[in-house]
Amino acid sequence: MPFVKGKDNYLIEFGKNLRKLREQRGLSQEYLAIDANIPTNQIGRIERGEISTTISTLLSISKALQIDIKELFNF
Amino acid sequence: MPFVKGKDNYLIEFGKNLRKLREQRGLSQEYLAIDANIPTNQIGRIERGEISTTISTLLSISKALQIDIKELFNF
DNA sequence: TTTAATTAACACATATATGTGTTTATAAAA
DNA sequence: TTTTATAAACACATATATGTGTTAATTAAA
Repeated sequence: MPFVKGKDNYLIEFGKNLRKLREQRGLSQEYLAIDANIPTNQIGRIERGEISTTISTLLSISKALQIDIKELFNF
Repeated sequence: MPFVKGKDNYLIEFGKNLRKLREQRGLSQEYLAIDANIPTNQIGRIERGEISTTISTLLSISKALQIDIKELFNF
């Protein structure tokens, strides 16, 4: 089953949740990206549901947000 | 920070947890793989912590195990 | 021990995520 | 309006995950 950009609803919802968590903390994509030590536009791609990111990236983001990685899937 | 095979403790622990969940259900890697519609050796690579798999793969696996994706991070 | 089932460990091509950079769009503030 | 901050939308090279296949090692069963 080929990956079709922008068609995976789960990734869309996941991205919305990440955005919500980030905005709740008043952080810009850039700030979070720096904190998580990943590129800024990577945060955008994830939040828009464009990519299916990896466990390692999720771990970096959750650490920067100071939450358990499970919270990223709590939606 | 480059990915170094077999060095990421989180991935090792994640893999152990997946293996535990799979074995608790009496499923072989092959059976789970077929159910999740992914290659058999992919399950092995994840369980050994060799790769940092993606959200999409995690979702397929959790559906096959009939658990919430959060459970995969419950360790 | 012998067989069967399961898992590990390879190789290799392909798809996708990552990383870096630039440009455009949007929105808020001055 | 003009500036500033933020996010989106590109392009492109590189790294890594995925998918397919084969063979070796391990484990369980007969």
